Amino acid sequence: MPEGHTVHRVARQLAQDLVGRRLAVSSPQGRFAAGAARIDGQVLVSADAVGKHLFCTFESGDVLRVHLGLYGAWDFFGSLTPLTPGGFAVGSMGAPRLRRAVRMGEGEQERAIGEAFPPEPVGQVRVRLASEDTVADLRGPAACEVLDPDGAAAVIARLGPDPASTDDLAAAGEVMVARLTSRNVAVGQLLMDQSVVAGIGNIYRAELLFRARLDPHTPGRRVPADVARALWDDWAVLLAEGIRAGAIVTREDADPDERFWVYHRTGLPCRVSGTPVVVEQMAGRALYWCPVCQV
DNA sequence: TACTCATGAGCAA
DNA sequence: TGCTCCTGAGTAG
Repeated sequence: MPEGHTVHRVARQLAQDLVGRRLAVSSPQGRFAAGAARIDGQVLVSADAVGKHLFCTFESGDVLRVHLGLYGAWDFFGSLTPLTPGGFAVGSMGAPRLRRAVRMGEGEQERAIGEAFPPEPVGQVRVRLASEDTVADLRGPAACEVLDPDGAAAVIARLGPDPASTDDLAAAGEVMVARLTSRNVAVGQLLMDQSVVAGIGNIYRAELLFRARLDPHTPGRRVPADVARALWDDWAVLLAEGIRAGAIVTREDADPDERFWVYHRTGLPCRVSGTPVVVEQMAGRALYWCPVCQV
């Protein structure tokens, strides 16, 4: 996915360009027609991310919850405010294969795709959020539903802490430390468990474990508390940087082609030890790690 | 045209 | 643990 940083980017883009507006909500694909009708014509009050979940709250109290899953992506059209001042706005956020190569150059505040606005939906658009001058199209989500406030709160209650959606970073970190160090499950699995810590996906998992030089198979219970705390601190740093940059960055100043320590580097020499990076299946997902550095 | 793959996660067995 | 769902791009044939 669309790991946590992507969802926070989406929330910020929506907050800047659609919150406070009365929106036309539709489902061009048709699969979300009933849900769209429920919130159509309402003012969007807020857009927030918790872990990999996006919550859009409307004036009635109804909450649109979106989870991108593996394939989901948002496309933005129209009047967009660049998320990074002086930078550029990315018109598309989410799964790489669904991401449309639409970028807005510096200083360009207006952009329409093609001649007409609003643009014709492209592909399977589950939901379209539209103001008079901005359109957000959602394609391929794993989840897209309207909840009442209690329903939204219940989803959030099941999630572990997210460093980008907490007021008390230290206290939230202690929650993660307690959950991670109390279980016998491999730390490589625990980092992907959204009830332990929210927002980490397969790339951040591999990179965090390498940066900590930690063997992914170490049971949570055998991870010292200070090591678990360091994982949390590093996650907070990487997530903030990911949100800022709009991409997963775990090696500062590295070439885009060389931006990861171990992710997707099977058989290539570890950047530190030179040992071939290995891949294995852990709980159904590909886990990349260096058997020499991570002990 | 068919098959494979991907930054995810819920569910049954 | 394995199956299923979400979508579309890349590749093999």
